[in-house]
Order: sequence, then structure tokens, then C-alpha cells
Amino acid sequence: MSPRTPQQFEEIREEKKALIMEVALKYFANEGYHRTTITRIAREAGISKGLMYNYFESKEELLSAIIQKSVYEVYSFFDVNRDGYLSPDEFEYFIRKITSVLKEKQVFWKLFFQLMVQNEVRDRFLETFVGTRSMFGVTREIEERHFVSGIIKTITEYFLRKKETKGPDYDPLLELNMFILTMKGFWVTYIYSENVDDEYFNNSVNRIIEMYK
Amino acid sequence: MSPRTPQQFEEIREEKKALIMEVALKYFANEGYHRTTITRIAREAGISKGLMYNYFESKEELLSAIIQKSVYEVYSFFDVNRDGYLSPDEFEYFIRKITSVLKEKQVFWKLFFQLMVQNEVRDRFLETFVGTRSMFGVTREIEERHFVSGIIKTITEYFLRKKETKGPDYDPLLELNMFILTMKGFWVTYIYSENVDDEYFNNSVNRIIEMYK
Amino acid sequence: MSPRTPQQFEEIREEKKALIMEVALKYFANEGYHRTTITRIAREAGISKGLMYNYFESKEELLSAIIQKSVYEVYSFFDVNRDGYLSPDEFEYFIRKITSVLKEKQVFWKLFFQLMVQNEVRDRFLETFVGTRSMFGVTREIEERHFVSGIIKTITEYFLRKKETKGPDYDPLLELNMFILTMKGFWVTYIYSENVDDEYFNNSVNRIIEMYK
Amino acid sequence: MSPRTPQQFEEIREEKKALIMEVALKYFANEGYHRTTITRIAREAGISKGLMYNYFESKEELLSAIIQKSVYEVYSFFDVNRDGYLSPDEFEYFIRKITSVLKEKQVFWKLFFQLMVQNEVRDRFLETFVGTRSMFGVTREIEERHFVSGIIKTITEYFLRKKETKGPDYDPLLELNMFILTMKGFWVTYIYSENVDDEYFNNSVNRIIEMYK
DNA sequence: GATGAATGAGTATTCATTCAT
DNA sequence: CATGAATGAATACTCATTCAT
Repeated sequence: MSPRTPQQFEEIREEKKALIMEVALKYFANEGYHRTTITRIAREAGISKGLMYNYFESKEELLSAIIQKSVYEVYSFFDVNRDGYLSPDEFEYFIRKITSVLKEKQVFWKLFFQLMVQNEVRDRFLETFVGTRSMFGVTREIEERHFVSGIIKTITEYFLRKKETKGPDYDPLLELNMFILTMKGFWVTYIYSENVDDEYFNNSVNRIIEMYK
Repeated sequence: MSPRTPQQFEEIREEKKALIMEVALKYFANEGYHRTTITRIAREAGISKGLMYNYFESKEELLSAIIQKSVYEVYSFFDVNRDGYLSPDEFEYFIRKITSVLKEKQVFWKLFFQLMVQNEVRDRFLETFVGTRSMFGVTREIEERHFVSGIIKTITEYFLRKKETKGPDYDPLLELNMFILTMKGFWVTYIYSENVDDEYFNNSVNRIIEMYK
Repeated sequence: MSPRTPQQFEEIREEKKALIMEVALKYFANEGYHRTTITRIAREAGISKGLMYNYFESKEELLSAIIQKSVYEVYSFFDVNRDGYLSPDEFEYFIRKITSVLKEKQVFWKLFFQLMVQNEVRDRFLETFVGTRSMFGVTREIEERHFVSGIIKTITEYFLRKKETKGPDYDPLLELNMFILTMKGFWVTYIYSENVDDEYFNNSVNRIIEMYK
Repeated sequence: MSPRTPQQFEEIREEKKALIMEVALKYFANEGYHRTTITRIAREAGISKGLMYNYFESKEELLSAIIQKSVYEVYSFFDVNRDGYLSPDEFEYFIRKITSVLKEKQVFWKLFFQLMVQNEVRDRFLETFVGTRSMFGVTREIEERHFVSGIIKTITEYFLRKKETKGPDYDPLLELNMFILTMKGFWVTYIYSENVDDEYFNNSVNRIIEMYK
């Protein structure tokens, strides 16, 4: 009969928020942000529409929260190698990480990709979370800010360093470009694979490492 | 001032339809299908909403017509090589074709990609036009129907044949997979590049040919 | 640490109710009744929404309680002169009272005015609390019931009596009307003055007395 | 069978817009802006909600259009006397105008008053349309901009000039203040009178002229 | 008494589609 | 063939009120 403690309320809130975000991510990713209605999310999460708005100020804020959370989780995955120098083994480790996080957060990447694909949303979120708008273009000037830019810089330096051992015919920026191309291809392929074949997945990763390490 | 002949009417009709489709494609691709209103398309095409419905039964039918037309144009681009056998030079030619059609039809590909990214739309169109739902997955069984499946079959055979010259360490299906991966990466990169750097573009194409021919 | 007596409970209850009403009056008056949410009032009063409903059955009942209380306070301000006869000095005293109560209860008058201005609310409350719906109109028949009617009757008689001294050209009902007009103008002017200039305020009051005493 | 001409369409549009604005004004004025739903306006105007939005971008824009139109009509009522000098007869004429426009546009003034009475709306519209926020306060500094300010300036000068004939005991600014007070009282009284008694109305106007000319 | 999570009926707004002219 | 006024179903969002704890 005694009222719930603030901690209990906080717990309820966090659990419900997590539930809503989980359901919303699933539908945003698979059906698209615009096509997913609040009604659907609420029904699927077993709550009322009103409660949704108790936790998130708007549909957009819900999307934002999902992205923020996911980006944070992806960030925390890459806490190593932040010194800016990459040894070949660290490079390999990085590729293995990036491919495993693909599996781990497949649904989020689906959503992320979808957002990238739409002008409007891209402009709103890309700069905030990724720090670059040229992600899909050939990025020549290396941007300093943000996580992704930082990684790209580190990797660029890795490729530039390889020129010393590979000889005069080696075009490091072209190789970098091909590497990024391949990673994107890998990404887009496996994001939309419903039943990833582990053997092929691993073989592909190993081959990428073989080609670009 | 003599009345128009039925042929002339038909011509006018076709021109108007083409104009509408062109405008719609532009907006569908850049703003998104759901975010583009019929009103906007009609205004931009300089006609009334009513007339729109005279030409196309619904918004969806308009989309469908756009895709059909574009897919047809892309098809006709590849009229060669339909005999199912690919020589190395034909393979190179095919890559050059596929990359140039990327530039040629960039707007369509943008739209296409956007549609692929949504379950519902994917299910509705992919099978119809492309003949496979596993496009984004690791396709092992080679599907026979349709254009894309046909091409994949031809290319698969190209890679299988290479085993004979490349030796026992060569895994043709893995190489095929890497090739597809790379092409997808190339595709997704350049679709969303606003100002494609021709030099880099060509260098990348050449490198792909070098790697997989 | 002895348990509170029923009286103490009652006191606490009354204090809380008063606090809620005070906060609510402030927001109702300044932001509008409809635009003020229960959540806001509860938060501002430092209590929970649930408790609000422990004290007041509904938002409307809260409004009702506020008006009742304020009207009662205004009533009690005018406990003199209830014998129905007004001497000139009592008339002056009445004007000074009515203008000072304007300052005293400015926030309430703001709310009151806002309510008057809306048909629905006016109909609901005006009759109950003021005893007339013609408050804003030219009232000829003098209504007997209620406080305001009583005052108007008393004042009407005051003006009628003045005819004897003012001579045949004096139209007492017209003068009464002008007096009421002027009082309303004074009222509406000062309710919405944020920083009332005391000198002007007093000069205006004196001038009104000069004109109508 | 031939399509409507642009003129016909324009006519339809203007008639419907006028109808909607008329109905909306009535309900906004009598029930309050916030309490009046779009559904109600549409039903009362005999059209669908959707059509409302064909003509007005939002509820607020509808309100804005109503005010703009009404203010324009009131402005056009006062095209005389814009030279800034007021003779006594012009002053009388002005009062007769202002009181007759009260009758003419009673419903609008009801709405206007209601808006004034709410902080939020007041801030949004008052400055735009009236050019002063101190309307309800004792305005000492005379503002130059806008219509209302212009009139107040002209009238102020009228009262200042009267000092010369009225003698040293005459306080022109106090009289101005009393005049404004009385006009406001007149205004608020007659806005909310449902059946205005013409004789009383005219007598009141004459008495005001008598007092302040 | 006290809390705030939960509800649901209601509100403004959008937009594909129809249809009288 | 051509127009755009008109519709209505759907959608995001609000908020007074209830209720388990």
C-alpha cells in the first residue's frame, strides 16, 4: 500500500523506455521510419499511445534516442586504438570488430542505412552523430572531428605507411578507397541478409584482411 | 487547326506520361516516395492532379511505371552477352557498362535503393522486377529466372571457369562473393556521391577490373 | 513523533488546498484556463497529480473553488453598506473600496474577466456567483437576488435620489449608466496594467468621485 | 462539360474562404479560440475538415486571416482625420465612428478582446496589428508607429490644445485618461450586450461627447 | 496520504483519391 | 482532355483522469 519508491519508478521508466525503443527500432528498421506509426509501436509494445509520449516527446525524439543509444553502444565497442596509430594486427583486429558489430547490431544498421538514404534525415543526423556528410562520397580531405572521421584518419595513415613497404606502384589512396568500398559492400550485403551463413561471412572477412592488411 | 489524329493524341499522351514520370522520379529519389505528394508532382509537371490520375491509376502505379521503365532501360543496356558465356574482355566490358549505367541512371538507382531498404516495398517489387529476394544476402543457389539471376549465373560460371587457370588455392565462389561485395560497395558509394570525381571513379573501376578480371 | 491529531490533518489539508488554489489561480489567470495543465499546477505546487485529485474532484471543480473563494473574499470586503442606503461619503468610500480591491485581487480579476469573455463558462458561473447574465449589458430592470444585484440596486437608488438636488435636466439612469461604464473602463484598464502608476491611479479615482459623487 | 474557368475557381475559393472565416469568427468570438475545434467550424460551415486546410494552412493562420481582414475593415472606416489635427467636430465625428464600428463589428471585437485577454496571443498579435503593448496601461509616452498609436497621438494633442480654453485647473492628460477609460468601458459594455438598446446606446454616446468634446 | 505510470478520448493536420464542371 | 474543389481516412500528439502500489 505504500507508494513506490523513486528508484522503483525509475526502474519502471527505464524498462518501459527500453522496451519501446526496442520495438520501435525493429519497426523503423524494417518498415521505415515514416511508414511506422506510433499506434503500431504502442500496440506492439503493449502500451497506450499516451504512454509513449510520457517517455518520448515526439516520434522524432524517439528516433533520436534510439540512434543516440545505438551509436553509444557502437562507440564503446571501439574503445581501443584511439591513440591514432594502427599496427597491422590492430588493423586486422579493427576489421574483425567492425564486422562483428555488424552482426551484433544488425537491426540498428538497417535503420541507420535507411536514414542515410534519405536526404532530409541524413542532413539532420549525419553531422551530429558521424561528423561528416561525405561518407558516401570520395573523401579526400580528412576531417578531424568526431569518431568516424578519427577512424578514417587513422586508417588513412595506415595505408600511407604501407607505401614504404609496397613499393612505388602502390597507390595508397586508391587502395584506401577500394578498402572502404569493400567494407561498404560488406556492410550493405550483410545488413540485409536474413540468415547469414557463418562460414561465408568468416571467409569473406578473412579475404578482406588478406587483401588489405 | 485540323483535329489531331489518334496518333498525335497518343504521342501527346506518351510525352505527358514521360514528363510526369521524370518529375516523379526526381522527387521520389531525392525526397522519398512517401514524402513526395501527388500535388507536388502535378504542380512541378505543370498539370492538374486530376490529369495525373488520367495517366496513372494511383501513386503506386506511377512508381511501378517508373521502375518498369527504368529497369527496361537498364536491361536494354545489357543486350550483349545474353548467350551466357563471358570472355575476360566481355567481363571487363560488363563492369564498365555497369559502372557507367550507374552514372547514367544515378537518380533511378537512388530511388531503387531507397525502395530496397523497406521490407514492404521490397517484397512487392523485388520479386517482380529482379526475380530474387536474396539479392542482399549470400546467394548460393543460382536462380534461373529473370535478368539479374541470369547475369549472376553467367558471372558465376565466369568465376568457376577461372579456377582452371588460377590453380587449386583459388576459391571461385569466395572470389565471386568478394566481387559482388565490391560492386555493391561501388554502387552505394557512387549513388550518393553528389560530385563524383571522375579520376577517382575511373581509377576505382580499373582497379576492380584488375582485381577480378 | 506523536501521531498528528485530526485537527492537524485538517490544517495540513487546508494549507495544501490553499497552496494549490493559489498556484492554479496564477496560471489560470496568466496562461488561460485551458492552456494550464494539471501536471503544471501539480509540479508548481510541489505535489503529485494524484494528490491534486484527492483535494479537488476535477479541474473544473478546482476552478470553481478558486472563484468561490475569491468571490467570498471580495464579498467580505464590502460588509458595510448592506443596509441598502448610501450617503455621498459612503458612495465615495465604496468607490475607493472597489478600486483598491482591484489592486488587491488583480490576478483573480484577470481570471474572472477571461471567464466572462467565454459564453460557455460565463453561463456556467455567472449566474451562480453574480446573479445576473446582463452584467455586460445595459441593465434596466434591477435584479434583486445576489450580491452584485444588491449593490446595483443600492447605487441605483443613490443616483435616483440625486435627481432631487441636481434638477430637472439630470437623467439619473443615464448618469448611473455612465458611472458603470467608467468603472468598467477603470477595471479593464487596471487589470491588465502590469506596473500601475500610483499617482495616475489615484488621480483617476479622485476624478471619478468628483464626477459622480 | 467544359472545365471551370480560373475566374470561376477563384470565385468559389473566395466564397468558401469568406464562409469559413465568418463561421470561425462567430465561434472563436463566442466560445473562445482554443475551445473551438476545426471539426466544429467545418461542420458548421458544411464542409469537410480537409477543405479547411485547402484554404487555410492552420487554425492559427485562419485566426490570423480573420484578424487581418477585420482590422483592415476597421482601418478603412477611419480614413478621415489622418492629417493629425482634430477639430472639436472631427473629435465628435471620431467618437460617433468608433461607437458605430462597435455595433458593425461586434463579433470581431468580442474575439479581439478575448485575444487581448490572453498573454500568449496578445504578445503574438497585439504588436503586429495595433503597434503597442501598453494598450491596457496608462500610456504616457506617445508611440509613433501604427494606426492606434497615431490616433492616440492625435487625440492627445486634441486634449492638450483644450487646456488653452479650459483654464489652469484643467489637467489635459488626466482628462485624456478619463476619456480613454470611458471609451474602454463603453467598448467592453457593448461588445457583450446581446440586445443593445438603441436609445441608451445613443444617449451614452451623446453624453460622452458632451463630457469630453 | 502520496506517487506517477498508464489510459483513451479528443485535436490539429495531411494527402491520395474522386468528381462535378 | 483538364481542372482543382472536395472528401475522409489516417496520423502525430495532448491531457484530464484513474489506479496499482
